[in-house]
Amino acid sequence: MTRKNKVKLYLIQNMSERKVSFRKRNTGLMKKLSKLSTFCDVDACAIILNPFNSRFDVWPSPPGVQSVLTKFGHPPELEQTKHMHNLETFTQEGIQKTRDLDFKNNLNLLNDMDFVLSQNIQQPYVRIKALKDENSPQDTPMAD
Amino acid sequence: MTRKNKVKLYLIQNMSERKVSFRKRNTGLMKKLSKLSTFCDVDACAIILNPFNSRFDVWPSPPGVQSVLTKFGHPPELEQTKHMHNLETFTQEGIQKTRDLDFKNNLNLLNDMDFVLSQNIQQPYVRIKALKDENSPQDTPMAD
DNA sequence: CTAACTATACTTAGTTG
DNA sequence: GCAACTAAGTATAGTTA
Repeated sequence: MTRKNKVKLYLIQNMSERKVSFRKRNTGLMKKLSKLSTFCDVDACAIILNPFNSRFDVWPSPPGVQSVLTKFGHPPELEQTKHMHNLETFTQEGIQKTRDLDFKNNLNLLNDMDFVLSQNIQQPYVRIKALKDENSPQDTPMAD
Repeated sequence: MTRKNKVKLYLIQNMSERKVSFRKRNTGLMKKLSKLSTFCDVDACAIILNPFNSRFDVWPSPPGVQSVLTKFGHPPELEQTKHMHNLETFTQEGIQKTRDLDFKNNLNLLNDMDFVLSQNIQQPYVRIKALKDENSPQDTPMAD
């Protein structure tokens, strides 16, 4: 029982296993972040794109992420730059991996958003809008 | 030798100890992210504000962070809200449950904020060096 | 599929140089 | 102060229900 040998540092081939592993590791990561933050008084955030449901898992919370990102970006009293790409551009260029298909479908729901495709564009003005925090939704099943 | 009892979930009072703990935990966190990413093909990023040198430690790299942030989304043209919410306000036990907001929610939650990500932010990033492998090179073990 | 379990691998607090 | 060490504590692969 339990693990037989060290796991090699490769992508877990089996999808179901990978999914389970993701859930466990993702949870573990959040805990680690939590502790780091508490023990050492650290401001931090993490954004994880769940490949199984194409959603973002964030730590500590959306407003918390936003707070760190603000500090990270040190921004803008700057003029808004308009070299944002539109959705179509994004969805076309953004396809790199199979799972992006799901992601793209999600994006398609968001009609009035602009995105910058960072992979191809080094010009990185990124703007983020924020909203009020609600009570966080309960964990949703990761199932596809 | 070694630890006497469980560490309480509090801020480490002693500054030197805290610093050491930060270094260790920060390193550990980066490794966890790395593994999560590799094992499960996950797109992710983390931004850690090092309280001891006021720099940002990022994973996987500044462009990598930028890439994820871009996907994370940012509705254009909104004024930045000057006062972000205090991290502590949101950092409670509900943290874990904050995960799994859907993409749309994430975008909406980021409605008030602007930030700029530019290349000159890249200087203060600390690269976490890979840890030594004690096993055979073929294995690329970094096992878990 | 999810949850619980548990042996093992990994992480890290405390120690030492 | 940092790096190496080591055992206590934690995370998780594989198993079971």
